[in-house]
Amino acid sequence: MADRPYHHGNLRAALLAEAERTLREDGIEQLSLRDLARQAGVSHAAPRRHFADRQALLDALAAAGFLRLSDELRAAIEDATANYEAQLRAAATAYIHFATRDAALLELMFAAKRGEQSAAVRVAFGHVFAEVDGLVCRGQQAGKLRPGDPDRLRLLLFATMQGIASLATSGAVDTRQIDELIADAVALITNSPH
Amino acid sequence: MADRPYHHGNLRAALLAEAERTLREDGIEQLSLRDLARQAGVSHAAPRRHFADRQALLDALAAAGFLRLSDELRAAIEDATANYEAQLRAAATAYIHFATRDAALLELMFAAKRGEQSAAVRVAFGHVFAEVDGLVCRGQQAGKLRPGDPDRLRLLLFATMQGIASLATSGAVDTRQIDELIADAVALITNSPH
DNA sequence: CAACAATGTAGGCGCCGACAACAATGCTGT
DNA sequence: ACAGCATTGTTGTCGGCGCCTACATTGTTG
Repeated sequence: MADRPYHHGNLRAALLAEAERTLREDGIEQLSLRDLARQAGVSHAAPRRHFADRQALLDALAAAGFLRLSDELRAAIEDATANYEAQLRAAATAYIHFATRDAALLELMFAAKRGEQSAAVRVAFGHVFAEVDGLVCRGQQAGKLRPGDPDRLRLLLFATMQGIASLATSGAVDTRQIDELIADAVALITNSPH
Repeated sequence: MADRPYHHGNLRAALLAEAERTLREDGIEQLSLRDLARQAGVSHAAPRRHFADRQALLDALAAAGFLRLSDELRAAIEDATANYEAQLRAAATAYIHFATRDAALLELMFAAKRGEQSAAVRVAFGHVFAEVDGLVCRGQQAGKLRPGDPDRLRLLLFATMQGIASLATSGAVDTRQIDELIADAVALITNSPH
């Protein structure tokens, strides 16, 4: 048997990584602190040193998820250089890709944002917010989006992305329809009445 | 002590009603079969005669939720007689109202639709689908919605409503902003000047 | 190097979902 | 009327979980 040292050395990160995998593969209902402890080879109470309770672990997962989502959004936007509409489509595609790959995590992220959110979740969400906000503001400045209150436009864009993600996740639509949906939504938002 | 009869008489309905209340007031994590049994004044194993497992109860809640949602949508559409855009706004408002009042239930409903959905859930969802489908088709026939594949338009409408609901639920926006969002979304979809 | 902080272990409590064995009640055919 | 059966309760049990306390080991710092 592997003669483990008394101290794991990186238990917190190991728990988070394993939790994210379990969340993706088996869903949130299969996620238990005791099981994570077993898989990390520590006792059932060890996780408590790093997460006050189960919700604290979920909050940490949500915060990490928002950070990763903002990274993927930024990368997608930077890679799409053709034109503004392509950027918008790339961002939406990246969002939906995240949502379909980590459906349970996304659900958790928005659940964590509901009420009494931890500071880490709030900060991490701010990064995602900034990406979408920048996208909308650049679109308005370039004249690709209709002018008006950027707050309202940003909310509308956010809602549309989130809605498409929800439909994709619920299995109501297949992959091809998702791409159509994204294209339709982007066309609708950019083709404003002149 | 209340000398209860051996048979409750309407346990299944009582459990569902109490479950819906608990879901609304305390969230899904507080929902336990044993607690429902206690509140109904029966033994901890009695619910098992009506729901094979916890998931079966959740499925039944989801099915009932879809039925109620379709009723509320139909009522809202029927009451809005001014014009088509008013109908659309009324339907969206009814949807968001349902979502904010029963956030946990709506989440549950879409979770239940994910994978291996029970027959009851599928049928109940069909009623909601029919309402939205009728709304879109009538809009196209009246020339209020742009022509094209009604499937795609319906999906777009559904996604937008679901997205707004998600934002409303997550507490990211307040009530006034929600109304603005609905108005913006409806205006965008009907392509009407504002 | 002694005190202390950080991190892990062992055990226990109450709750939960699921299951099995048994009991009371309602229903149906004769 | 009533015997037999299906329905719907009850009690008891099992393993798992989150959370808590007391204790053990290790790293750090004055």
